Amino acid sequence: MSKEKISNSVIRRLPRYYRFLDELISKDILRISSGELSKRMGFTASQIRQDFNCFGEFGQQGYGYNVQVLKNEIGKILGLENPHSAIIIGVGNLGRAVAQHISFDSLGFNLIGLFEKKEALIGQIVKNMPIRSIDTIDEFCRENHPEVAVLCIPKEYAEKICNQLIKLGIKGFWNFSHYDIAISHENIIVENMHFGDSLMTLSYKLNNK
Amino acid sequence: MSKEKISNSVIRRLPRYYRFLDELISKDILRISSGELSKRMGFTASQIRQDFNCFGEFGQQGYGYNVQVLKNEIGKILGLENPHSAIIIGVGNLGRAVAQHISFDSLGFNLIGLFEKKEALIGQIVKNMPIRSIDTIDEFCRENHPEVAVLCIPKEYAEKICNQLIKLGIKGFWNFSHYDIAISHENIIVENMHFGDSLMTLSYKLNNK
DNA sequence: TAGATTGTTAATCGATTAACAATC
DNA sequence: TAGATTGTTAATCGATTAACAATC
Repeated sequence: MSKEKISNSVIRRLPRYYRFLDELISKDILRISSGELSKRMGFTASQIRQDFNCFGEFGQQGYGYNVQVLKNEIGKILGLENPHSAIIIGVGNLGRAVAQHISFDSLGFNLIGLFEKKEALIGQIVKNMPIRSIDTIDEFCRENHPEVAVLCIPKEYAEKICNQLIKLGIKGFWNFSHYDIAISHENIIVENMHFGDSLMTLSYKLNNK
Repeated sequence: MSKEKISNSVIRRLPRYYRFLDELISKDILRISSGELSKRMGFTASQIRQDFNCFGEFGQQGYGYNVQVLKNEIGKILGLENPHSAIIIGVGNLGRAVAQHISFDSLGFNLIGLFEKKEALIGQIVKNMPIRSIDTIDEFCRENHPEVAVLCIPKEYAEKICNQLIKLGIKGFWNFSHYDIAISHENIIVENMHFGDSLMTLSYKLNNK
């Protein structure tokens, strides 16, 4: 968008920079060089400079980078200050933990609804919001136009709900289910959180140090 | 290990193959070609064959791959059948959801303990196990030698606990905290589940379709 | 056998690293 | 000014894709 197509590898590093710069700020560090960042973050200085220069010139020769400025710039690149509205589908253990544990606000999102199938949970208050019946999702979407759905439901329900949500105008998914959305829907944006994949990877690494 | 050093990109794809093959089995599909896998999974056929051939020759010319055999082989590569013992540190919303939601057994792990600081939670039963006081961790580790710790605690506690656990013989971390373990400890294996990073990435993608 | 599909080598593409002139 | 460090180009490295002979 900004200039050329930004590679996926770069994009994946942006949140780490952002997080790290935030830490530096809390330690009252005002400036940092790519060399110092390299030492502390484990990327090469070259790579760090390349990454930043995809988006503009944020540094100053002989000085380095102003931490606050750099953090703000990366925040802007990530789009954190124009938040997207999100709803959670499935408020079991996982959905509830996500709702309560994640600070959507500071990560570029605005959590506006919780939906659940199980009767017993409907009406409960989580994060100052009532858990709504999944049966009311059509109406809710038509009124509130959420952009993103956080999928915290088992795989067997995921496909159907996905299709329904896409018809209702959902543009992106934060996918905790084991259903692979991306393959069936080209234009929809999906970010997967596959716990199982991560755990299997850990298993592999433990066996092959 | 097997032959050469396997690249990280390959390793990351292994769980997806494993998961997908498992689905095929549940659909009673007995054989599949790399071409067909390609269509369904979105990798190229070439890449799929390259990936498998890092570990051996699992296919048969003119036939393709036997789904069950292939799944078993990948399971073996991932090390799923010699499970590693794991403990969860922090049984708040997130730790509890992980304990209840993840089937450690089928992913190469054996969950043997839950630890928590907050008095009120200690003694509660989750997944047929009592939540133990974090103060008893030394004793527990000396007796049971867990290999892996699942870190479900806030960043501010993570560093201290990490160092303690490493001294107690923990070899790997499944890290849900925002503390970056890898940098400070060279020989320890870390698999990160950074929710925030993932969500920021989603934000970026939504803004830059 | 003929057709299909693998295993594997070679070609291409992209990402990372190195180097250095520009400049604060 | 001298030293430091960026921005950027060129070199290297690695991963993906294409091609095809081997073979079931």
